[in-house]
Amino acid sequence: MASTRRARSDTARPRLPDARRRMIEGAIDSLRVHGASGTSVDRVLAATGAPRGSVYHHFPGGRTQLIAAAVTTAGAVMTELIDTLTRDHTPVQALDQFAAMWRQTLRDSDFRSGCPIFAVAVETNDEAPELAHTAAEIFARWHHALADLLVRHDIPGDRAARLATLTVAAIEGAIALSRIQHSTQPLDDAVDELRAFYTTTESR
Amino acid sequence: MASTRRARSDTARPRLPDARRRMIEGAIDSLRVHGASGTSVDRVLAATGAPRGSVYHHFPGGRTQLIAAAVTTAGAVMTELIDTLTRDHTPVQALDQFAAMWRQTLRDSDFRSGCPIFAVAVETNDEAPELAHTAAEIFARWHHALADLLVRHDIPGDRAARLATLTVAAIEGAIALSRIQHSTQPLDDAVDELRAFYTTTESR
DNA sequence: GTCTATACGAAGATAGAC
DNA sequence: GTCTATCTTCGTATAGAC
Repeated sequence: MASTRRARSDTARPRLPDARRRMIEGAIDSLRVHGASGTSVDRVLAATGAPRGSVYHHFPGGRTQLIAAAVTTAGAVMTELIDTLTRDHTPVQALDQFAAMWRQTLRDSDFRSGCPIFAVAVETNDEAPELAHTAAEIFARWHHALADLLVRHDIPGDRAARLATLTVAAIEGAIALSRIQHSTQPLDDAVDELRAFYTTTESR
Repeated sequence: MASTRRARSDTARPRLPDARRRMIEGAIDSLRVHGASGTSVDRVLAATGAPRGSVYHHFPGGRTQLIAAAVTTAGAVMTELIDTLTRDHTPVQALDQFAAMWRQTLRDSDFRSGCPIFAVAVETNDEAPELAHTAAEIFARWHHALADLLVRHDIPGDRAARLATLTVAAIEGAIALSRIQHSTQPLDDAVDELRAFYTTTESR
């Protein structure tokens, strides 16, 4: 497991700095499973097989910078997905597809993996306050995309904002509940109720 | 702040083993702020002023046992509160009072403290799987108390169960969002929407 | 049973060989 | 620019003095 055979092409691959990318991926995985405090560079190293010094070559800021890069990268991926879902679907469709993706992630990881962004949101990190800031921006972006979609489907702006907050909070919370129960039931139930909210179109 | 004056009575207080209690309190605080992985015995020691060896005297299982005790204790306190709220109030009243308590906790801690039980729910801990189990039981208890209350207020059983899940998930999620935003707004908004759900009595 | 000193290991970071 | 060896710090745990 330590030495992944490298299928090099005959044209002497330039050996892209995908080492950096792999370390970020490893860090994201670790964030999902073990949280921010639980993400050590040792763990990332063990998962990626990268040598010790590489971290500080690619991330002069060390562990903190690696985690920051992981959060930013994971956030960008997630944001793109959410932008796509909220652009091309109805609120209910977007909700269902997002939930389906999470069910998949939970099951594929045997309920070990959660949301890497949320992982930093539940820990106060005095040494790296910028992490919380980055996470906050990502959640704000999600919230905005969702609230926008709801408004486009005739839900009044103020209620759309609250409903978007409820949705993000509920999904993140339900993912955590699903993890400790080793079942997608909490996520399923939470989403079922949210769907009912969405279809109750009347504002109050 | 370090040395709390001890008002000893003239009869030479037996120096109750509240050292244990204080260490548990310190561990709970640390769980709230820094999460499970971020809770080291060093941190608890620094916060409580207790000497190093005391931990292993009161908790032979070391760090893991200390954290387990913290989760159990915090869970018992929370469970009692929730039992009280769900026994003597309507669903909306219980929701509002619970939210009010959390607003207080968030503000009092300058948005640093979250839920100590939830903190272990968002981290997969391979070394101490029993922690997740304990947390799961506590959440199950909360869920049950809330679902029960909803049923007593004429919400059909299956929907009550789903709504209870949504509520727990949303509140926990909203607490985390409030923390990184340094504002109770996410909690306020999520609870406002939940309240609307609660008052929409018609089942579907 | 309360506390200090310390052994042992894990983790973050750096120097420098290749 | 890739990797190894090593320094330092921090954290867990224990021994044993008081």
